[in-house]
Amino acid sequence: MLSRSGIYALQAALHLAQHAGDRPVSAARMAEALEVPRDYLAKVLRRLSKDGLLDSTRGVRGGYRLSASPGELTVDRVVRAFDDVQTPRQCLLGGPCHSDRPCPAHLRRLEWNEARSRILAETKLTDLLPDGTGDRDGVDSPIQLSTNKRK
Amino acid sequence: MLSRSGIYALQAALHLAQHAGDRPVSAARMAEALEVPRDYLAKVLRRLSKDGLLDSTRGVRGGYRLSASPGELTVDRVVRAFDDVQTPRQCLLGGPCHSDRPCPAHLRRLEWNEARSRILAETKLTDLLPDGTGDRDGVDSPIQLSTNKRK
DNA sequence: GATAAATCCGACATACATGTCCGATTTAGA
DNA sequence: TCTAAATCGGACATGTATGTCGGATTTATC
Repeated sequence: MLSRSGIYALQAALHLAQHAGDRPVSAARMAEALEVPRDYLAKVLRRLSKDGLLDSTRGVRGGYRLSASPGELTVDRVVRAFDDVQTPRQCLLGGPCHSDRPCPAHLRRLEWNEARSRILAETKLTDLLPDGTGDRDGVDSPIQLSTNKRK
Repeated sequence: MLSRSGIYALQAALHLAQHAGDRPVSAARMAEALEVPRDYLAKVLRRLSKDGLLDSTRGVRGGYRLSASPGELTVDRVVRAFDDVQTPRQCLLGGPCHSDRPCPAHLRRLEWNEARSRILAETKLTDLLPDGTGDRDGVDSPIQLSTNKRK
């Protein structure tokens, strides 16, 4: 599962992907569009910026941009600052099984963990954009994503 | 992922499976064997008991027993009091997608969620027991599971 | 009947994720 | 040069999972 921060990060990244050509998008505008808590999103964006996923511009008309094109960015890359994406070397039982002699729980856990890791690593942002909103300008049809209530 | 409580529940259930014929096992003994926090494990066991997974006996020589045979119990059944096992109708983005017109994120999320649900639902306790410790008496070789440090 | 072993129950403590707030700094534009 | 829009950073509040503690109750055994 993704943490809430991870989901915000992904939503923000997708939003920015849809405004790739435009001027930077501010945290306030993005929070408005995504209907998520403004100050918390701002914090998430700062972290994504530090992590190198976003480029930030300060001052008037500032905001955030993706540091790479949506086609180059995977979900895993977007959420990694918040959600550990590495396949943990743990079995269902919580202990670190030795991979040389894995217990049955270990194998089963891996099976589902692989599925998760693979999906996060292989899915690109462009795969999650509706229609052809990938890179064009002026496209302003935000995806209907979340149900977080407005405060 | 399983919560810590879910992992404790699973470890406890497996421990009880290995002592199915014996007299009930107390929370204190189990915590000792599993090397997990005693009072917290006690809380988990009470909840499992209320949930119907365990039968409890109060008083001297009391403790807990599995309410069914290990072969009849699935991981999903064991942890369901703590970890929601139902496939959430949510996509990667956090919102409840309508299943009649799922977004791409929805489909990918389901893919990995299915893997998780299927494994939890299909894996029986007996599948996780080492060797033939399933139901026999006097077998006292607890599996080496966890790394929680002793307090 | 007294004692000790055990479940039961709730109150409290701690850790971490989430969310809010405010002040400092940067910067475009009037 | 002033103002407003914006990032930045830290302090604080809240909620939930985890962990700890103390007492009440049940019950086998002496």
